[in-house]
Amino acid sequence: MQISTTTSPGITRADTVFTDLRQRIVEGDILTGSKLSEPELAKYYDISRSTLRDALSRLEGSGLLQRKANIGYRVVTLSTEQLLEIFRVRESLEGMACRLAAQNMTSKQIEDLKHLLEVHNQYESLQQGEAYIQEEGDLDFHFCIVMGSGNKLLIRLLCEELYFLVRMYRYQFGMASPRAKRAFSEHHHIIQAIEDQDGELAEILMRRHISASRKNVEKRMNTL
Amino acid sequence: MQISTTTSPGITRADTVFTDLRQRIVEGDILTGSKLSEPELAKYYDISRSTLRDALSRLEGSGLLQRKANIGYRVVTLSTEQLLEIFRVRESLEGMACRLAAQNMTSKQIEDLKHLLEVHNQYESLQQGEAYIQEEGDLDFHFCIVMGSGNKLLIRLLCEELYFLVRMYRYQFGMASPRAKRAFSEHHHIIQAIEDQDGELAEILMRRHISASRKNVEKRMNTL
DNA sequence: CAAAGTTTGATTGTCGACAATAAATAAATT
DNA sequence: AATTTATTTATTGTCGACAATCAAACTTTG
Repeated sequence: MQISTTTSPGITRADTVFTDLRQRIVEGDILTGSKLSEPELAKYYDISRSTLRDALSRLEGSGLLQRKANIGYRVVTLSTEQLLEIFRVRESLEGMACRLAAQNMTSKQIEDLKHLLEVHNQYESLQQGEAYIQEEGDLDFHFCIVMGSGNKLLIRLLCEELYFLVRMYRYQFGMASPRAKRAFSEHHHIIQAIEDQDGELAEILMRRHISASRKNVEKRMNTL
Repeated sequence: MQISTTTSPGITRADTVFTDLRQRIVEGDILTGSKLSEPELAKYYDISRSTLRDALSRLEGSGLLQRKANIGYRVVTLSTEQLLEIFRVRESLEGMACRLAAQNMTSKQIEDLKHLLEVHNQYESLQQGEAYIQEEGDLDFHFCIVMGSGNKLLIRLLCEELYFLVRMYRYQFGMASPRAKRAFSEHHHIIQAIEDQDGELAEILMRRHISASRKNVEKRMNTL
């Protein structure tokens, strides 16, 4: 694969490969648990191993790859237990983010969030089966709220690390959940609490929302 | 500076430099906000730029360095607002960790934790002025509890990222706090709750403990 | 035949050099 | 003289090659 040769300002080859690899890993194009061959990948992107390793090390920092000295990089393996760990951490962090969002979000940000929800609702109404878009839209919603919290650390931990892992799990385990309608309703209530600047309620609703998702996952685990 | 030339198994040169640089950054030997010159550092450690960059990219993943394309790495700058952000995130994550610890810690782990607290208490009794050790010991305490939670994600986020940032702040801003005696007492109560397997109380106490530390920081900020 | 040891092959770790970009200095123009 | 433009210098990005380590195939030995 040829990386775009047009010299974009401030965007390095390693940046491009990093983003592309991240997408391929998240979407399951590169399988979980599989080992990455540096010579092979470098040849694929037509770059040197140096710049490839630059991209790989950043993917490790994002939690998508694991590295062992003298052995190499592997895509992180997804255990159900680790997925539940992520949900529990999200419950804690996003509850906090939602409380902060209720205090800090501007009216314009809230309007954008409402608009996002409306678009997702239309999608869901139109094409009933496409839970795919709904699930991706769910993360968009959470993404906006975390951004609205204004807490840079939360933004880094959630938007730049955990959310990619969550998306990875969804692609891996399939994402057709029966929670679409209910999730939409929950999102609506959360926005209302944010608009009312009721941080306490916003936190509770968000925690409950994520907790319900976790239980939904647990239920489906047991049936397997 | 010469890196140890004895070929340790599974430990690469980049590993050694990574650990050493991390310590130098945390302890303020390399100033916050300062730019890192790759040629200079490579010469200092007597290694090539490639292995140095390997170490630097990992430090970026730890949140200690920031990188801009074509410009280079800088040590992260510490604003008081960001420090407070860390405390708020810790309050959330460590509260959760403490609740899990109350459910999961083995009796041996609890004994070790008690022993740790006893040692710290003796240090404090003996040398009154050495708040230095007390503060480092405080993080040891928190470290043990997070490890005892058994949640690998929490361990990664707290023990491998945030705690190094916290230590960095303490070195930077000085760490002589008047909370030594009170903190010891709070630690004692937290252990008791863990031993009683009272997760709910353990979480509340831990959150209160960290919240008090944060307020202590805020108070000292205002006096500056 | 099984298990230990050896050899071969491939992969990662490390290196130094060149190319592309940014920073600093010098020159030129208004 | 101040600002803009050119030129020079230094730093980062990228490359290919060699050394060290690991994995696998083969041989040897009990």
